Amino acid sequence: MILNKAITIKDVARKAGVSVATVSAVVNEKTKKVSLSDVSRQKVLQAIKKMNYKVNTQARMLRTGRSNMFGVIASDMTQPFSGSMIRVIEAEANKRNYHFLLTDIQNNDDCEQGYLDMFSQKHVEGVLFIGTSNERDSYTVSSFIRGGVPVVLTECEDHQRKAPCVLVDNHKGAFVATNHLAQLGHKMISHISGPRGNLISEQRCQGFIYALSQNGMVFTSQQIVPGGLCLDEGYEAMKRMLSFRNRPDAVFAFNDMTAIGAMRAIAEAGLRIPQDIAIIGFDDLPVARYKVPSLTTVKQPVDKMCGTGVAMLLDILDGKCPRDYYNRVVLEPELVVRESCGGMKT
Amino acid sequence: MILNKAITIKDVARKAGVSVATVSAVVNEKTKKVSLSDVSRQKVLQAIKKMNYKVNTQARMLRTGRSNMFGVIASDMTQPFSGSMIRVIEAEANKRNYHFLLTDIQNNDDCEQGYLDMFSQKHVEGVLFIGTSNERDSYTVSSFIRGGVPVVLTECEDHQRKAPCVLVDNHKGAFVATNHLAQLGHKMISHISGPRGNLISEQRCQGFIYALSQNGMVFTSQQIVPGGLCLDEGYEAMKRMLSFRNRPDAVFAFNDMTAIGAMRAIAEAGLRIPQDIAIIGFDDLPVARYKVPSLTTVKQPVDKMCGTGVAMLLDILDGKCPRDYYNRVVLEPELVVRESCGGMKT
DNA sequence: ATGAAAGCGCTAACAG
DNA sequence: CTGTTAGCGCTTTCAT
Repeated sequence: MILNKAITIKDVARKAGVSVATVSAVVNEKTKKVSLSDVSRQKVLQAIKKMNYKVNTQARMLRTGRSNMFGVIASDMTQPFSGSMIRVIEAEANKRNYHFLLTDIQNNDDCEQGYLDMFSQKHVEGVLFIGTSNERDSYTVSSFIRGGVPVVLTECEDHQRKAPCVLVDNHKGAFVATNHLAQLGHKMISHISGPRGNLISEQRCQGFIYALSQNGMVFTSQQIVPGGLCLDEGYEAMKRMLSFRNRPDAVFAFNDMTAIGAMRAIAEAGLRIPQDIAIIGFDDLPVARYKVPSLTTVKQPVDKMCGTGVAMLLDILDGKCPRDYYNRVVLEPELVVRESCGGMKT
Repeated sequence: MILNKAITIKDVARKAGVSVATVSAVVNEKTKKVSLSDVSRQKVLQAIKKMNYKVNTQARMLRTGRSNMFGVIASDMTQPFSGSMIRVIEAEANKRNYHFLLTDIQNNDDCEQGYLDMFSQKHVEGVLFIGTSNERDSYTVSSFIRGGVPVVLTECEDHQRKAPCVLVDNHKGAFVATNHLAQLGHKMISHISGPRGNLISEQRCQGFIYALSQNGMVFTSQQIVPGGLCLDEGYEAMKRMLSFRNRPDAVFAFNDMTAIGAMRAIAEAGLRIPQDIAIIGFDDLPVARYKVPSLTTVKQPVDKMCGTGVAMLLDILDGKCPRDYYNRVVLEPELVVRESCGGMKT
């Protein structure tokens, strides 16, 4: 579709009786330091309003070599948090006059570097990763860094620890969750872990094991059953766990989704929550509050996390940080106690 | 951040020993009808590969006046479906060599036409709306249409019925849900509606009322309680409903989220699902299957809906349809029977 | 079949 | 403080 011929800077200049340079100066007054008379400014501003002039961003980009766009690579847009993260990203981007191109890794599974190409067509100046923590993602991160494209990771980090990132203290979150279970008097605490090879999952596993030891409990490898991110993975993991000789009396699930899946498996086995098995999640999804029983969980400050991430990236793009800026921002998790762990065990 | 100086068409031309026009011709061979010799083609292709040349999209846009971008205006990115819809949109866009700019209406609440401006800076060629069905949204839709910007709506439609749209048969979906409840023998069926002024909600209300009448049941206005989209709205609506003299023995909720909120309220009232109250949702979110009891619901073919919507928009942009193309695609809903409505009432 | 050249709308020297 | 002008990289006539 061919776009309507639009008003250009020339039209405005003619109407205002000044040169295009002056119009440009007025338009970019906020960003650049320019000196211009009140008279010119008013004339131009008026003409702009009257003609409803909008700067042609493409032309500007071409001229300046800047796109004011960044890329967002999401690990999985179907994850419950992805939407809210995108919303926060947009809000921050708007504030700082950036746009962004969004891509879901799952959409580019086959073509190893589909988005890499797409992004590198001088489209984007930097890339924000969200929730990408497996090895392949880290490889992608490295490619961008090698290519001189600034990246920032949120809700994840790269295996090489080269990229600036902002994430919750997963070790501590897992510790707090597990410790809560232990303090309640549970004796056989198990963990449904996240995806294999996922750094976040590893951190939570460590926190889990550490909490066990701090409470004087022994740890056997059977206490961690590989789960994943989704409902069905939690469900399956829990079924497996229930088939073990020593079934747990408390479970720390990688996230709320796996927890909810696990709750279904527990119910299907005719067991009660929390009387027979206590369960705790991670994330504090909205639905956690409304489950029956409501789900005790560890809250992630998602909005803050994402907001900080974008801000970091845009600071780099705006030259407020060196291009090889490295920073690791760790946010505090928060235990949200509800019904699924019950009260003190007697 | 200033981007690295990239390889231009000139560099390629020099290396290949041809003119820039020839390079351009080779690059655009698929899209345009051109005649060029095998020799030139090979020389150019080789040079491109060797130098890893990528066309500068900004320059192309400036020259052609086309951006190959469309805008996506989402009613609420935190809604559970939004993420999967975005994924589908991206997949379709990739296929057809388009990019998109995403914006959440909630992020632009204050500035009536923030995104309108943003999109109109020759950035986007058309706009896809998702899930926007209140009056204000319709007003926005109209502005775009008036401005000559093609729009397509998915999972919604505009009050003026001017914009092409693709949505599920909401009347039928509501009918099927309510009818299911009636056939099961429930006598006092109520409905938790969607947001006030939302067209989709109105359609479902109509379907609900129609099903009542088809089953020979009288309808009193108290049987519809205003709800909304979210968990808490379903929860509150259900609490209100339970306070009525005649509490329902079955509830059709606007969507799965309100249904889940309602389920919580029912449980808190000490009532059992489905023995005391049956409940049915709409959407078939993943979590519906894993609720205890699992939630009977009406499934929307979200992926198909969204895919069709994007395809329609891009067809218009690609000139395969007239610019004032109008079409209303209605998709079939599907009843998914689970536990929350129980069996035949005796 | 290929090349020369104009120009899309804008910004940034530079001159005045 | 303001205007003139040279391109940014590309596509597209128009010649050849």
